[in-house]
Amino acid sequence: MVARERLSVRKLAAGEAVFRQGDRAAAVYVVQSGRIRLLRHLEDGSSVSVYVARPGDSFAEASLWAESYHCDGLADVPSVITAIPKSDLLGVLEDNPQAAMALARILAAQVRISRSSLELRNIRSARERLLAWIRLQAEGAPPTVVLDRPWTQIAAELGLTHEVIYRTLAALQGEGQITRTVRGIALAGPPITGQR
Amino acid sequence: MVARERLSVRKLAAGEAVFRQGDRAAAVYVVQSGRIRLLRHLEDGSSVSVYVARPGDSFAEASLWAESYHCDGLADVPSVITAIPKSDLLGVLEDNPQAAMALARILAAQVRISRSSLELRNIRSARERLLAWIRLQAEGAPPTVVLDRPWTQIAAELGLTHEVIYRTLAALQGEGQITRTVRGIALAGPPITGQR
DNA sequence: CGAAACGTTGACCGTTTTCAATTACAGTGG
DNA sequence: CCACTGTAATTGAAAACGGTCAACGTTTCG
Repeated sequence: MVARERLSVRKLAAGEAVFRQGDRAAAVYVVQSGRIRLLRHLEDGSSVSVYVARPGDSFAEASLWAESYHCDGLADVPSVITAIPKSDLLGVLEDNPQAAMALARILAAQVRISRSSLELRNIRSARERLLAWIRLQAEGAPPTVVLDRPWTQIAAELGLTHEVIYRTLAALQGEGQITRTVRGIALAGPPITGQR
Repeated sequence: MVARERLSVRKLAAGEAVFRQGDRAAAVYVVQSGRIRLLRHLEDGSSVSVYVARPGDSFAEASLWAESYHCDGLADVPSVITAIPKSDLLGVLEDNPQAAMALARILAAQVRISRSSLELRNIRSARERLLAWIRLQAEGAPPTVVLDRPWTQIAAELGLTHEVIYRTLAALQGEGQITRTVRGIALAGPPITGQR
């Protein structure tokens, strides 16, 4: 592992930059709190948001292999991040095949997660999308989801407005598809019929 | 490296499958020529295009740690690919940190691609979404996109119907935001003014 | 040469977004 | 312990936008 004392913590005000497109790539970051937006600038002056890192997300991993950052990293809101110096991380990876493999594995998992979010987004109907999300999150019998953050946030992740979420939730409950509890929901839908 | 004789080459006709969702994961692939599209199927019969591998790109790396493929691999056009047996590759990665690093690098790139698709999907408006996509793809001055596949396919990747794409394209052109050429588009509009 | 797939455009319909208003809370400082 | 403030949860009504269906010209490719 990278020694604890090599990590540094940075606090950013809303609108402050972690780094700018073109800066020498020096570290990989992890968001502790707040929100960091990666922005790519075009020759004509316009810009596109390329990724939004939320608490727990890492960002600028690609800088490990790049000379300089290829986008801006801006704090949308007041944020706290941890910086892992690039050279330290590279050092560990180079003489520890286990570590490199572990990293590859983590990245592969991220690819899968990210792709499955994409899959969810491809479901047009709000109703089906929400249902699919619940099914993905649900665990146990009966399948239950424990909510650890406000619906309002989940709505955004699903690419829907919170209003639709509430409405849909109400509808699903009305149909008896789900049951809502204090901080969770349980699937009550028709079990998958017999064998074959 | 994996011994040359362990690699096998496969030629695929347009539309042919490299593997199907659920098949036992046996190899990682590299595209020599053509184009391979990874497609994930949903229960309702619809599907999402999850990644497009072009010459030089590898695909199905995640299968290294998975029992079976979680999506279809289809040749869009006649293609030639090399298959690297999973076990051989794992062997190399375990005692060659360089190789493991290289893999991590590739995966990091894929994470970036996937995240950026997700970011695109977060844009509600068809108009803004398409514009953002164009900006992402565009290169040079003036920023230009060269199309290598039908709009109909791009539409699906953007999560829009082709009709909307055509309409929006027409609208954007009418406003002078873009200029359409034979197999490409150029950004011509005034840049979006402010930051944030 | 003919069948598919692609490109394009119009009209209409339905779902989601938007805007708005209200209630329920959780945290905060007096 | 209680107003005070901001976020979350809800629900309604109307507008907007994208989906769907349809029809037709064009290009591609076997």
